[in-house]
Amino acid sequence: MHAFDVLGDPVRRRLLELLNDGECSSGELTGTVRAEFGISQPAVSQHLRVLRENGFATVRREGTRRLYAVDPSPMRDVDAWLRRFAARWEPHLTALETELARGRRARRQSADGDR
Amino acid sequence: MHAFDVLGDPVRRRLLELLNDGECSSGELTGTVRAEFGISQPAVSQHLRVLRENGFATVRREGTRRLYAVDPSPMRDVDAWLRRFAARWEPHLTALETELARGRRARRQSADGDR
DNA sequence: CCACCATATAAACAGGTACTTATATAAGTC
DNA sequence: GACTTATATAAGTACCTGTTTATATGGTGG
Repeated sequence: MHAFDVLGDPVRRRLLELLNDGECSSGELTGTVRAEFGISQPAVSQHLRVLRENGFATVRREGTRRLYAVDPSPMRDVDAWLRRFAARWEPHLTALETELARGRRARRQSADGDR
Repeated sequence: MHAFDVLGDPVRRRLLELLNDGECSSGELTGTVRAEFGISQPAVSQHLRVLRENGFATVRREGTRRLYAVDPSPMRDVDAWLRRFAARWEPHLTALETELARGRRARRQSADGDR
């Protein structure tokens, strides 16, 4: 399943929004989403599975609860694809900003090299 | 149909990529995509319809051809949603860059006011 | 006007996906 | 260990979406 398909579902988008506020248990997520969309617990659980299996969320057990958290990697990929088009709606960077971005990139690279 | 659903289809993503290089006729798009995905002309035409009807593409007639172009508005919306999560994968802006962005925003606003 | 190109629409069908209800797993409590 | 709570999985079903073939539209040139 492609990242865009994962994001195509409104329930999954909502789950990600909720998780964006911080780690959350399956039960809390289910409660909120059930109220908003009127779907069953298994339905929510299956959406959580989709998020897990496609790398959008990680899960850890804490007692009997399962705590979900956002994993941003697939969204970064989606963002990367979108950026090909970004010039069409964003004003161009000024020369100074471009230079600052270049410098930051360079610093990041040398930090990587130090590892 | 939600913008993310529109972007969920690989043929439509490819069409947008092609259109991102500039205005293009239905026939040219169909030729390329047919070769890459092995689908029929009507299939491509229906994808173009989806792009049209959801505001991702505009079309104008030129003789017997129809020339398509990207309309970035829905992708801007998608980008806006994604940005809620961007802090998770992007390094923070430096203070100077933040200030530059603020200033640019302010200039844009006053330019809007001048219209 | 007719034939021809480029493109769009119609109708039918196949597969996938998102539900439902029912049930399983697994951790805490008595 | 039995009972409860939290969560996941299974099986079945309905709908939606993307395809195909066939056909319509509409502009161009003889």
